[in-house]
Amino acid sequence: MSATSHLRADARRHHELIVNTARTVFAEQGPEAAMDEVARLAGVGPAVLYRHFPDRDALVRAVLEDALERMTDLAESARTEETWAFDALSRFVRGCAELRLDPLVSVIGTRIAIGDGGARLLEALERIVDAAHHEGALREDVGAGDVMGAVGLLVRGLPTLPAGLAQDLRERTAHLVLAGMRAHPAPAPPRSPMTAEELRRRITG
Amino acid sequence: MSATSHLRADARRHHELIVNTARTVFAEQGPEAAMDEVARLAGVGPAVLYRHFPDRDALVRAVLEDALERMTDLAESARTEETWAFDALSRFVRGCAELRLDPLVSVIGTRIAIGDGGARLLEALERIVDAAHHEGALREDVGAGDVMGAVGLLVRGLPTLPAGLAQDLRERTAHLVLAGMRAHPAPAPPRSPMTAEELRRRITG
Amino acid sequence: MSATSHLRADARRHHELIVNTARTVFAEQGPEAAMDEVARLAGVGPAVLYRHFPDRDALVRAVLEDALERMTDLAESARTEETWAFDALSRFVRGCAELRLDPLVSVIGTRIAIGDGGARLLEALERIVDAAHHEGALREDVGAGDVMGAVGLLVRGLPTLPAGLAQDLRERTAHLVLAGMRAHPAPAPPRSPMTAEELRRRITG
Amino acid sequence: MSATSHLRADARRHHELIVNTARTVFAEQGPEAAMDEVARLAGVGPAVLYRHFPDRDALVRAVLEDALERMTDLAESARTEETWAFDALSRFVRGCAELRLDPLVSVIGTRIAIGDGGARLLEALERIVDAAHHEGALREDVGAGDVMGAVGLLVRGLPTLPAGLAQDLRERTAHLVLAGMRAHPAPAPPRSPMTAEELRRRITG
DNA sequence: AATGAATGAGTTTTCATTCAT
DNA sequence: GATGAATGAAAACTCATTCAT
Repeated sequence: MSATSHLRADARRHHELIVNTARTVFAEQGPEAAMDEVARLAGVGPAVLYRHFPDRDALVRAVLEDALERMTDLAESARTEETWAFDALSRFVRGCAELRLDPLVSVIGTRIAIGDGGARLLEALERIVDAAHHEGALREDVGAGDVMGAVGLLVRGLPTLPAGLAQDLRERTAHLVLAGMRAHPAPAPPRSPMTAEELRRRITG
Repeated sequence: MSATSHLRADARRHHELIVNTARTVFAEQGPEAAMDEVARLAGVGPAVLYRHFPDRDALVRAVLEDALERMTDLAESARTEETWAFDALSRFVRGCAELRLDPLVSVIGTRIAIGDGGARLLEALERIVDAAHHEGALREDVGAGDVMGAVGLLVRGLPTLPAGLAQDLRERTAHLVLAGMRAHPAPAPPRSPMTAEELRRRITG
Repeated sequence: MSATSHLRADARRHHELIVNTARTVFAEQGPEAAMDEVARLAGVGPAVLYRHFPDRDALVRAVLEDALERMTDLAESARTEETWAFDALSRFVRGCAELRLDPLVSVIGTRIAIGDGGARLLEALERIVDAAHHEGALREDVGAGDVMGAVGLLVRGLPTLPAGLAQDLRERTAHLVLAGMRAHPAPAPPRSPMTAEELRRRITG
Repeated sequence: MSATSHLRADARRHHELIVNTARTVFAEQGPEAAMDEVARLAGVGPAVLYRHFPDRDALVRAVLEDALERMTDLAESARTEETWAFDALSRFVRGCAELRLDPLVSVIGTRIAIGDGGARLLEALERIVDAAHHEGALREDVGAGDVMGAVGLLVRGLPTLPAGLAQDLRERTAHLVLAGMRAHPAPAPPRSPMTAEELRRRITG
C-alpha cells in the first residue's frame, strides 16, 4: 500500500508526476535545480508543487523514498529470480547504479538518514546476504551493512568523466568489490584491464 | 615551481589563503557555499576573490587541482616509503578519502575532465601499479585506471550518514576493493562485519 | 487593444505602474538609474519588476514603445485639430520634446531600431507631411523622414544647461528647423535673438 | 598655451594619451565605460589615471574641454579660410558633429556648464556670427547663442539608427537649421528628400 | 612616480516560498 | 484546489577609488 493511496485520484497523479519530473530534473541539472523548473517541466504551477511538498527538503525526500522503493523491488526480484544468492547480490549491486541517486545524496546532506524506505531495503538485502552466507559464497566477515555501504558509494558515479567511461569504471569497481566479498577466488573483472593508457585516451578523447 | 610564482608576494599569499579556505568551506557547507562566505572566512573582500578566480568555476578548479597535487604527493610518499608496492597502493587508496573532495565533484559536473594535475597523479599511480604487478601482489587484469576509478568513487563518501559510520563503511569498502584487486587471498576486512543490525543501530543512534 | 490585455488585472496594473515610474526615474536620474530604485519608487519588490521585464533592456524598450505611442497620439491630435497641416507639423515637433525621451536614446545604443511603435508613428507623421505638401507650405524636398530625424535630435535636449535656457534653445532651434522646412519665408523665431551675451549671462547665472 | 605645459614630459604624454583613449572609449562603449577599461586601453595602471584625474568627473571634463578646444580651432579655421561668413558658419556647424561629443553630454548631466573652453568657443563663434550679420546672409534675429544651441543638439546624433542613415539625417537637419537662419531663401537640402519610405527601408535594411 | 592588488559598497538578478484571484 | 503573480532575502559579480610595493 503506497503512502499516497488516500489522496484523490488527480492529486495522486500530480504527486507521482512531480516526483518523476523531479528525479529527472535533479539528475540532469544537478542538486541546485530550481523548484520552479521542476514545476514548469511537470506542467503545474509552483503552488501545486508546494501543496504536495511543503518545502524543497520534502520533495528531495520523496524522490529518495521512491528510489529506495525501486531498490527494494530490485533486491526482491533478484532474490527470487536468481538461483544462487551471490548472483542475486551481484545483480542488486550492479542494478542500483542506474537509479541516478547521486544528486540527491549531496543535497540531503546530513539532514536525514535512510528512513522507512531504507529499513525495508535493508531487510530485503539481509535476506540475500543470509542466503549467500548459507551457500558459502559470501565471506562470513562481510555483512548486509557492508553491501549497503558499497552500493552507497557506487551509486554516486563519476560525473566528471565521459558517460561511457564512468559506466565502465563503475562496473569494474563493482566487480572488484564483489570479488573482495567472495569466499572463494573470483573470476576476472569484465572487459580488459583499465590501464592508465586507456584511461588517458578515453578522458581526452 | 607553482603556477602562482609570478604573482606579487601579497597576491600569492591571498591566492593560497583563498584556496585553503575554499577547500574547508566547500567540505563543510557543501558545493553551494556562498562565494562571499569564502571571502569573508578568508578575511578578504569579495573583489579580491574575484580578482584571483574570475568565477565560481575557477575557484572550484583551483581547489581540485590543489587536491590532485596532494593526492600525487601522497602517491609518491607511499611509493618511496613502503617496502611492498601493494602496501603503497593500499596506503594511497585509504589516504585519498581524507581530502574531502566530494563536494567539488558534483559542482564541476561534466564540464571538466581531470586536466594536468590528474595526468601527473595518474603517472605517479602508474609507477605503483607497475611495481605491484612485478611483485605479483596485484592481479594483472587490474590497471592504474581501475585504481583511479575506485578512488574516485571512494572519495565521495556517504554524507547522509553519521560521520563515524560513514568513515567505517568507507574503510571497509576500500578494503574490499583492494581485496578484489589482490592476486592472492586477502586478509579479513578491518574490524567486525558490518551487519544489517549494526547498520540499523548506528543510523538511528 | 494594448499588448498587456492578456494579463491578470493586478499584473496589468503593475506593468503600467512600472513603465510610468521608469519613465520618470530615467528622466530624473539618467539612464544608469538602478533597477531596484525603479522598483522601490513603484512600490514593488525587485522580483516583480524582473517578472515583467526580464532585463534592463526590456524595461527601456517598454518605456520607449510607450513614448512612441504618446508621440503617435500627439501627431494624430495635431492633425485632426489644426486647420493647417504645417501648424500640425509645428505642434508635433514642439510637443515631442516634452516626452523626456533623451536618457533612453543613449541606453538603447545601436541595439534596436524603431520597431512597431516607430512604424505607426511614421505613418501618422506621413499623413501630416503629405497634407502640408498639398497645402504648399512645406518644401517638396523635405520628407516625413526628415521630420523624424529632426525630432530625434530635438528630443535629446541640452542637459548640461540650466533648464529654462535649455528649453528656450530647444524651442528656438525647433523654430529654425521648421523655418528651414517652409516653402515660403518664415516668421521670426520666438522671443529675442539668443546672442552670445545672453547665453553667457544665463549659463553663468 | 595648454593647461598641461607645466607637467613633466612623460606626465604630459600620459595626460594626452588618457584623454585620447577616453574619448574613443566613451564614444564606443557609451558613457558607462569603466575607468579600468580606459586605463587598460591607454596601457597604464588605474593609479596613473587617478593621479591625473582625481575622479571620473575630472576625466569627463578633460575630454569635454579637449573637444571644445577642437571646436574652437574648427571655428577659427572656418572663419579665416572661407570667403563668406555664412559659409564659415555652415562649415562649423557641419564639422562639429564629427567630434563624437554625445556620450559625454549625458554623463556630465547638469553638473557642469560649459566652462573656460566654452567661453573661448563662444567668442570665436561670435566673430563669425557678427561677420555673417554684416554680410547680410544671416537673419538679424539669430544670435551666436542660437548657433551654439543648434550645434549642441546636432552633435548628439541618433545612435539608435544605422550609422550611414544617422549621418544623412544629421546633415539634412543641419542644412534645415542653417536654411532657417538665412536672411534669404535657401538652396535645397543635400541629396534627395528623406521620405518616410526611404527611412523605413534604411532602418530595416 | 608607476604599478597593480585590495577594498567594500553597490548592482543586477535569482529563487524558495506565500498569497490573491 | 489550481493558478500564476508577488515577495524579499540573498547571491554572484562589478567598479570607482585607495594603498602597498
